[in-house]
Amino acid sequence: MNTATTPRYRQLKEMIIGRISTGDLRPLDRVPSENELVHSTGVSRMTANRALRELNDEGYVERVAGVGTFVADFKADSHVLEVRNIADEVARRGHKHSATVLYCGESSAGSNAATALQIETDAPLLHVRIVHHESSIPIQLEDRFVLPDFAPQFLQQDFSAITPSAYLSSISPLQEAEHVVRATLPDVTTRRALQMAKNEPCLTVTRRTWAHGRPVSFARLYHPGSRFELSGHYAPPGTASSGDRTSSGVLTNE
Amino acid sequence: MNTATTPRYRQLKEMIIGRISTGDLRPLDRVPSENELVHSTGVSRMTANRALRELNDEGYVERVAGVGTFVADFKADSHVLEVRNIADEVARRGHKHSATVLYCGESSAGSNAATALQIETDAPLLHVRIVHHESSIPIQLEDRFVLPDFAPQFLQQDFSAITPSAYLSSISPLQEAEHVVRATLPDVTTRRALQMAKNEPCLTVTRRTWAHGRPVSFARLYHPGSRFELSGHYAPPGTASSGDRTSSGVLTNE
DNA sequence: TAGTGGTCTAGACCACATA
DNA sequence: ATGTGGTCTAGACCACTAT
Repeated sequence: MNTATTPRYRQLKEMIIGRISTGDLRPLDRVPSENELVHSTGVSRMTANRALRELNDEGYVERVAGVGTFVADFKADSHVLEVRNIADEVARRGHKHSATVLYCGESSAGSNAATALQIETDAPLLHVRIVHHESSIPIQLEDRFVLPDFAPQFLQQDFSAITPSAYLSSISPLQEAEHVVRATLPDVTTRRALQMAKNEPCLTVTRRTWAHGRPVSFARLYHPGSRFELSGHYAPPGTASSGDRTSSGVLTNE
Repeated sequence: MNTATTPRYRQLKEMIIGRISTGDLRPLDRVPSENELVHSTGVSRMTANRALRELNDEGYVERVAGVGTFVADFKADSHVLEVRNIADEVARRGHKHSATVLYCGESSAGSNAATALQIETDAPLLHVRIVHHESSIPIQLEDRFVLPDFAPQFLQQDFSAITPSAYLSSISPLQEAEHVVRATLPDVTTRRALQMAKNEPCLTVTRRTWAHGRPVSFARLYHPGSRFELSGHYAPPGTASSGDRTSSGVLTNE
């Protein structure tokens, strides 16, 4: 009874992912239960169970026995090399995050941004430059470009209260990300913004983020080499050792 | 009929992972089929199927319909932020890898290595220092320590032909890894070994690797900031875009 | 008490590989 | 022809949560 040789549990998964992508189902919304799927689609409960269980394993939904299945909210720390929302990361360490907005306006795409976002050079882009502090110590200069039609309200946000990354996640699920990590020497402007010593290197992360199948944001994140490190931990599922999930974040100190 | 409230499919998975860890099942060896598990353990086929399917999803085994289930060989590019074997990475880019062994002997554990490997300071460790080249250009200085009892034959290897990482993977599955990425200024020795310009920063990766539940190797990998970058790409399962799997590797150039 | 997820069973049909 | 994995069903029992 395959509609198109596509297994039924896959069809169910795609249907639900589709409803999440379009915003029909939003974070924390309730997803149809196994029994509801059984009645509405005619599959057996084991098939509905497999679909929802795999969506859970893949991070799309959260399941709570006795309660129900809900759309996951935090794509945050689940994704690899995905530097967490820096505000959350700082908070997790028990420190206070603050942000200073250096620039917030429109800029025309330079060649790097144009290539990264697959648009023409000189096309208009929303552009912010923000310094993030951890307990008043600068730890990141964020230089971010966003496609205007993806987030028309972007420049109206108060970026001392919500990070650009958090705002972008809130308006649409971000589906894909690409990062490049480099060690560089900062230019004078960057060095001063981060209060770095002369000759101190930067850990630079360049990131592109996709939504609706196209790159929508391009960011350069500069971190003082002496105050910042990126860490990652991998343990195969089922291993019950120290930290048992892949995570990556930002550590300070030293 | 739960032996200990542990679900039966989990017991099956742990049993098979155990046989892989101890070397009873080696890479490319055949794993018991679903029907064999049904007969040998008394579970239903669906339960055996779930155990083997999850082991497949988690990368422990490879399944081929009509043929059988086999222990996976390459933990290589599957693991996140796991910098690939640098020789493979260089080869993948169509370049020639070569390595120069600077040191190969025993050293006593310094405080960093001792802490990382959870042993006493001054305990004996196997120690190598190797410069890796891509088409004769130095791109990595590897400073690696290994527990003697984990790899007694370690120092007898020809590290111009096999990388330490590849050798360690060959003698035991490496189960867990931890990485820290930093931007640093190299000391003079490192700078010269990598033929770096004055004030050129290093992208430094510090890695610990676990096997049999304990850390067995500690490495510092220094890369010239001008010739090296780390990249990562994430796409959720089911997304069919550019590169559809998490991967991370080493890119050179520029 | 009714609904939820978590697990398990004992069958079944299929496409595919090997021999 | 046999064995393999891939999928699916229609039941079942359980622990848990909410009302």
